[in-house]
Amino acid sequence: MNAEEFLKLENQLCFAIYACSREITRLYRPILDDLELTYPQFLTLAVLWEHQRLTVKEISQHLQLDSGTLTPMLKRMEAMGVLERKRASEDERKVYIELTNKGIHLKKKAIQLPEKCIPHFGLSEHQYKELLASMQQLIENLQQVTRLT
Amino acid sequence: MNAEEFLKLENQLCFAIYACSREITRLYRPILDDLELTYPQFLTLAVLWEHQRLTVKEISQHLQLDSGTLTPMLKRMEAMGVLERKRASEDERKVYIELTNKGIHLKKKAIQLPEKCIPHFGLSEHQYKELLASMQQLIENLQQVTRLT
DNA sequence: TAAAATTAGGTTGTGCACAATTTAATTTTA
DNA sequence: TAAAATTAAATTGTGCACAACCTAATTTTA
Repeated sequence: MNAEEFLKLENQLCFAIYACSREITRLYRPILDDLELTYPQFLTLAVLWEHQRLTVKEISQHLQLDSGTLTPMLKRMEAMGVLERKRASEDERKVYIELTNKGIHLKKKAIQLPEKCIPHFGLSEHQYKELLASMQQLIENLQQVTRLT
Repeated sequence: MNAEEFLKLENQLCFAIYACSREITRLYRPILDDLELTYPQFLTLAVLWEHQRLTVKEISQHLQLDSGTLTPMLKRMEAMGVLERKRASEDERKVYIELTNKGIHLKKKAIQLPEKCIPHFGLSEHQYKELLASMQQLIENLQQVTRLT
């Protein structure tokens, strides 16, 4: 396949990934609406369900989002009462993010998200894991290029 | 894998796809900057390089973007001089989008995008096609759920 | 240890992405 | 054929996503 062919939409892996990402979000939306969360907010909670307390920087590393995206989103989530932002006393530059009880308990409801949605992917568990591994490998390959300091 | 496991970020195919999409855009950005295009603008041109003249609705179907996204973007692209918006005379509701010479000629430069970037994916042509097919199949499966009128 | 460099988070501005609504044109149907 | 329904595009408003820049705290190093 030559470069000209790669310009066609149907041959662009990048477009398929971009379109797929939005399509999954569309599938998730009714349940996210029920949780009163956006998808990036859900991801933020997912990180915090695993790690309890993280700095903004650490969340930024997990989600690959910068402070320009995170700061306003975390403020909105604080206003919603799902988490708290606490300036670290040992290093005044850092801000710790901690879940409130409301944020912790959202996990129970959030379990519906994978439960109800993943079956619609139409993939066997094996196919799911294969595809997940391929995507993670691709991310790693890309980061080697984009993250060269 | 149970629903609880699926909530972990590392097991979420959706997160991998979302992160990968942004990572590829990051890889493309230096070349897109050179073309003075954003990624969605590049996609719009890619559709028009294949189809010459399309209505907003048709572009919307190719890219799965609604008029709320397309209308302002197409206006910006018109202001940049890469395309023209023409109200159809046979049906005044429709707006045709046509490339200008500038828009047509951008294709030559744009060939660098796949040429320079796809090698960084670190995939063989076979792997590229496999992954592309998997993503397209997944999109189709998802659309059967999200597009039920 | 004072100046320089680095780091963490915040701010500002632009451009999607999408829901909800509006407007005007066209098609359907009673 | 007039009213109702549908369609195409535009508009409004919210929330990311990210570049560029700023501020203050901490670390490095001369």
